[in-house]
Amino acid sequence: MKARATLSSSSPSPPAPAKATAGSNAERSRHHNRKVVLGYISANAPAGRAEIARASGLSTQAVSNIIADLEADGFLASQGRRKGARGQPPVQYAINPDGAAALGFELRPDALFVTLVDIGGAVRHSARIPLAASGPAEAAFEIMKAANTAIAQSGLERSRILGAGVVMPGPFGIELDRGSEAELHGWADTDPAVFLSNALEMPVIVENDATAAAIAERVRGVGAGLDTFCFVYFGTGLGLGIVARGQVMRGAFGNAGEIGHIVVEPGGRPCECGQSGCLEAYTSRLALRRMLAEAGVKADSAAEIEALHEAGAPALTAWLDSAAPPLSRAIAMLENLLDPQAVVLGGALPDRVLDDLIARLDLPAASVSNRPDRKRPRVLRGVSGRTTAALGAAALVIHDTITPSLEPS
Amino acid sequence: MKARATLSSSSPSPPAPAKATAGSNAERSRHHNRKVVLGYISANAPAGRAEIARASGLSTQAVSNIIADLEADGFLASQGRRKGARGQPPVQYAINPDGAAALGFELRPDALFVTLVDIGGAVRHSARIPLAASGPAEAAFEIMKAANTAIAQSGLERSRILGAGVVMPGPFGIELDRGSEAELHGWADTDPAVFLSNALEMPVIVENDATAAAIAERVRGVGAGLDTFCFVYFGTGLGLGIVARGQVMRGAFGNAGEIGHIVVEPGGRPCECGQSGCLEAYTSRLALRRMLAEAGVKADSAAEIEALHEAGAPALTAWLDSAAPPLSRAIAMLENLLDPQAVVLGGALPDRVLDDLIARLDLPAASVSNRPDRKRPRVLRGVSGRTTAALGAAALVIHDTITPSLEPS
DNA sequence: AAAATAAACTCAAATAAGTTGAATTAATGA
DNA sequence: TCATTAATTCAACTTATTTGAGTTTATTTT
Repeated sequence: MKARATLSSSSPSPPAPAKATAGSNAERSRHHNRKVVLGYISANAPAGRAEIARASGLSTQAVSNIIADLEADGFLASQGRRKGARGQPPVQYAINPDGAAALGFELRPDALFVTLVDIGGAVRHSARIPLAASGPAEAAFEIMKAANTAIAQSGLERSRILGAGVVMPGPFGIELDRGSEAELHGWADTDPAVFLSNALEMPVIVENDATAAAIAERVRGVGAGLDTFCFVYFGTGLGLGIVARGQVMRGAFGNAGEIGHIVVEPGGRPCECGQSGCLEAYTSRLALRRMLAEAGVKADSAAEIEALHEAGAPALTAWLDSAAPPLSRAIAMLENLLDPQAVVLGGALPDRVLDDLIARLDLPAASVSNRPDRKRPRVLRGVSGRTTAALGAAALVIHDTITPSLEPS
Repeated sequence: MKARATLSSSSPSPPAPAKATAGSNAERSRHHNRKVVLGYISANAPAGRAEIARASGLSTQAVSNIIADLEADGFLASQGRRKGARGQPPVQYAINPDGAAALGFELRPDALFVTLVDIGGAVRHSARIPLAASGPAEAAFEIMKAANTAIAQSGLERSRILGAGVVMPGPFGIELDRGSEAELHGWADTDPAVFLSNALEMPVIVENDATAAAIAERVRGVGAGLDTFCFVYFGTGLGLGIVARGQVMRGAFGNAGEIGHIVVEPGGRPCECGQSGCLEAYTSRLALRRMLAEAGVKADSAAEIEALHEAGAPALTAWLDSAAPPLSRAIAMLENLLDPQAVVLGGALPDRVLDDLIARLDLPAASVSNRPDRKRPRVLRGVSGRTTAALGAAALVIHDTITPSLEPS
């Protein structure tokens, strides 16, 4: 669901143009190699030219040229020479956080979240803007205003903004009528990426919350060292972001990751989607809210939930107990199907509640994921908190400029 | 789990070499572009130079050079000019089936299956060789003998063999002790890809049965037009091959696709793996065999099962009825998680039994996969039959030479 | 029937990257 | 101090694609 909005009007020839994978040439190789170098330094800073050359298979000369380029563009900063070993000490380079940044937006019916994240992964600006209306015109107006504020406050030049990521409620391209209460109205006939790209005059990537959250963790969180992992996102419902070999998995129609409506308890609790025993009916904020309401407790905001947890409220504990087993099954399933390095939990639940939920998980010992050489836990908690989605939106843009695609060409 | 066996002995430097994505240069661009052109023609034959240039973004001149190359190498054959339109009629090209081929092996404890598939997707040779022993030495000997026979019978020159794919029981790198009855002994300390590559003196790819089957369908079956799909493979247990954007998904440790042991019926039938309600306990040949045995029927071979099905044996019908609901849930889950274009069923069950099983599936209407614009059924039956795995092994090699990786570089 | 148009294709020179191999620089260790 | 090791740079080279002009072959229009 990404779009580098360019309004190319290809001739409408009838015999379906049948796109192929793009061919490569010197210029595209250049882009790729710059990403390779940036990505390596991002993951292994500080690093010297020779080291990068060895890791990438490029000649030291090529790396040298690329680094000179990237340094001139402000993406890299020299860190001096590392001494101690034999031979000429390598000049070490690291990402220059002031070199570039990206905007991230989370658009909801009632509010707009804005973030500005630099290529070092640091959050330079973050704000919440209440919205009266969330149609394309109003949203675009607020987004443009928020972008200007964010850029001004960050002290960065506008030319240093790589682009914007936008998270908005999906799924797109298909009507599911799953009683979605968080829908955006007025966007039916608008391609958000193209529309917002024209408004902001910069590249725009539109993505769902769970995937954005996953990338947020990868760029600046527990996912830093992870190449292949899943992010289970507690939003209104439950979402899943899948990253495999550093690439986002979107599925054939951009709707991959609908983990909320997989059946974990056949014949179990009825779900709004018409099925019974959906994971979302047990393990989601909706389910939590329902259980609290049944117990006569009213709590919706994260702060209220955190307070309940602090106080050891029985209704919350009961929810944790009922949410953990279905989630355990779902995670075991993810491990079996996707063989990830880890599964990350995060989103709009307080960290401590998530930690508590993770502690209650019971994952099968006989699993492809229970490797003897594991270094990190099978399940991790995300560290970006409630702004994960907006952060992730920005992170997506950064990820895009830093992460090369799989193979060379 | 693929390995272009090259015995490079990198210096064992302590500070972990930290591999990066490979950089690109002119030569790698060349490889990539040849794959792009081959892949396009393979999917859209016959095609002309200009058409390929438009689809790939390459200049017509570049395409022209590449096609000249590929034709000289024997990979392409001209199909004459297509008339009827305005302008100079384009010279059409198609894959030349005699240009190259790949060997495929399925190694089991008791037998070795061999196939030779050409780049057109046609099976040129196929055989089953009983094995007395399946250790590395014995297997390598039989594989080399079988390779020679296959190549000789195909009438192709040895230089036209691109490589070999090998399917052997996994999972690798981890001991699961799931009561696997189909294990291979003596391979614990051997890297099969390197070992067999040295023996055969050609590149060798080792893969699991389900993934191989998926690629078989993609290269020469119902998966022809599919880029993102899943293959549920009935082997001894139950396997899953995942293809996303034309790339095989192997997971972080090469063990993705363990669909047999996801829990579809919590608290249900006990499984050898220690869990209860695993999909494999219901929907697999093991489960079928068990149900037949309980009914006093003994049938193991595909022919026997087909006969039972033909006769409408109650025990078989009972199995179908018990296998379909768990499988439906599993497929719905795959659809929700991976949003594939289709899910393909295949492997070591007779086609008619698979068709019958598919007919009994009950998939939720409210699904991201139930798109209004669907052209093909959500679930398809594979067409490669019982030799799928060995075919797929060969297909993997062909897929590798024909399918470029995602983005240019 | 001739001219105009359209499209595919080829030729030759230009270009833009990465590669190669020799030379240079700057540290450690004997 | 001198040999060794390793990073880096310089300048010439290589490779594959692009560019732009020109050619071929068909259809459509006049």
